[in-house]
Amino acid sequence: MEGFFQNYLRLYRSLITSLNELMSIYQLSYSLWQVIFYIKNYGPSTLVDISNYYNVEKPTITRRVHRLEELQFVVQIPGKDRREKIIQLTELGEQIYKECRTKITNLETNVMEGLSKEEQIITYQTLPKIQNNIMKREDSKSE
Amino acid sequence: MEGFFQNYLRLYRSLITSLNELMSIYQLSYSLWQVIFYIKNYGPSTLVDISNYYNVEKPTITRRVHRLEELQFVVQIPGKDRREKIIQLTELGEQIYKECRTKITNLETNVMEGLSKEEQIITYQTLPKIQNNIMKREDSKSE
DNA sequence: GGTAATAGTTACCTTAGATAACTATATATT
DNA sequence: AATATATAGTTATCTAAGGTAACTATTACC
Repeated sequence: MEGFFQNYLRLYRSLITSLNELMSIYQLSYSLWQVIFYIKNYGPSTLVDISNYYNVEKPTITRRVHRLEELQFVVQIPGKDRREKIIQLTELGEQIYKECRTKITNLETNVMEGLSKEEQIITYQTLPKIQNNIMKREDSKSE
Repeated sequence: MEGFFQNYLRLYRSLITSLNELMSIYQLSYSLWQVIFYIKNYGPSTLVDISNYYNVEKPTITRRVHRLEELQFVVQIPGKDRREKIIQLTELGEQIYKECRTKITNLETNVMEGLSKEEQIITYQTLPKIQNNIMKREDSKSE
């Protein structure tokens, strides 16, 4: 699959630009959206959960969460393990999620135009598999 | 295809990290590699060509090219249009391309493990189609 | 009960990219 | 031909996003 990474990376800027534009009215960027998305889909979580999921360092997520707190889209409540803080969506956060979700799903649909259902599904399923393979490689390296 | 962008974006950090690590011995990063890759595959080109291809602003490419000149992987020669500078690979650049190409192709193969040939090909072909759709949207907006 | 590990934070640094304003050349308009 | 407009590329300055290292507080492990 020579050239796959190129095809993947070439898309990046275009996509980020479109997404950021779409969400700018909510003062969100794709990076903040990732946090909201994670919490919505995996339930209230810790910073470390999110950091692992996206393969991003902890301080990066700290910053994203603080920004989301300022915007009042999330709150942090102490976990039973007193080191942990559980991040969860506020009412406002839920609402913003729904609004953004609709817009993003629209964009996703537009962007898939001209692709067969099969192509869409396979691509959708393939990306996480690739992700897993990369994660496995990284794990095996640090052992 | 709700959630497609998430699947796409989640991969990003893992992939960039792996690629940068792989190329660090050549003092390259994925962003410099993109320029080398473009020139190798589309022939000697201008800054604007590259900038359009990756949907990135001109000054960003100016910097990448200057860095590659320092590393002596590319040279710029005046075009017949005297505004243009044609960027092309040096001997050293060609050599580095080959070495990196091998390593990256290896990584690409590893990362595709467990995926059928069909899944690989479809995903490979789908990404540029999505890219086209996004570009079309952006064009139609600015009209 | 003392040592390891884990969750989260802070301060500081790097990378990558954007915008605006500019120069120099080329193209189009009249 | 003279002027206006467009294009290629650069420079300076700013912002977004993320990383590293060092730290605190708490928990888990022997």
